[in-house]
Amino acid sequence: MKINKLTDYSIVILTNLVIKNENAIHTAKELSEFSEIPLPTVTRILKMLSSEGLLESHRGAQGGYALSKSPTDISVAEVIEAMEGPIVLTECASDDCGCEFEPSCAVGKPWQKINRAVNNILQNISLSDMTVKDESQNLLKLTDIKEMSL
Amino acid sequence: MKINKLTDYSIVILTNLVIKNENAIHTAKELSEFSEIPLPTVTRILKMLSSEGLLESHRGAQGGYALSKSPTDISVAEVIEAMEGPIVLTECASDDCGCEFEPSCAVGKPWQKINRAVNNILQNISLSDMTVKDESQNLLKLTDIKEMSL
DNA sequence: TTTATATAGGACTAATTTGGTCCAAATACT
DNA sequence: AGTATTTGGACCAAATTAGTCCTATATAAA
Repeated sequence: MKINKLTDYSIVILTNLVIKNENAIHTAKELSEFSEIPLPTVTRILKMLSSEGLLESHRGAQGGYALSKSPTDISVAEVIEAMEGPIVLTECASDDCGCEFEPSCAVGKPWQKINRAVNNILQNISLSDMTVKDESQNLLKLTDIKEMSL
Repeated sequence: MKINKLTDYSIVILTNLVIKNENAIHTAKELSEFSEIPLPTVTRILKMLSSEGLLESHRGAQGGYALSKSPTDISVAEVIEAMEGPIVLTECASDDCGCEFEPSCAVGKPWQKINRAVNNILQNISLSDMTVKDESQNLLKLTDIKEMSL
């Protein structure tokens, strides 16, 4: 019930990138120092985010990584999916489970609903939201989740 | 971003127990056969659920396990917590994170909000809800989650 | 009181996932 | 062209998780 450490790191790194300068190109080294996460690990994460299309990479001198779109348009759900695949709490929670027990499975449908609700939450939080340190600001507004019961 | 396999199994086992007879005592062997999960694994899970207070165990002949309370009063969140501890998506998501970077941490507060929202969902689904196979029934009602934005 | 039944607890192994390292390929600047 | 810089991809190590087994303890019935 936890996201991977690498996924956790990836959100910290991206958030720090936004805080520093959301439009600039940043090197792995720079982001490593800013985030206080070991360089090899940062390197690995940036590669994954890049290959998944969340970051644009620029090789060579003066190169580095930049956001591929505005931080307001990148959801936490997208980052998690880039790092570890679809957000499904159980193996059988995807809509096309395909497991041999599916016909007799007692818990399939409810899990699908739970997953949709969790996805809904994570899709409604953007990288920009993650930079907010003020407790009083409500990130999750009721209006954002009114279709959660679907 | 997945629950453990053992946690997944535990919910299947408990749901099957409810379907079969929510008031009766069931042996590990019986639940293993009904759930099609290997006996040693079922045994291990039942021990955990019992030591966490979700099941009452009865030793000896005619013994077995029974729910410690009504399935309408046992939430999926409780089962997950019994199997794998508090539901926090990241290491630093608990209210008393205590990590050395807390003062400068960019993402602490938002994660706390996300966690509360996810907890809210899982606390509002009971074991009884998990037995529902009919897609048309809405498990998550908007009224149940209106305080989710807290 | 003996026997069959069942859980309690712990140790152990195997498998999977996760985390971290290293070297090769590409790019831009001089 | 040469060189410093930076990403790309393959690889290895560590940690976690899953699954099994064995022995001890408790209970009910014969």
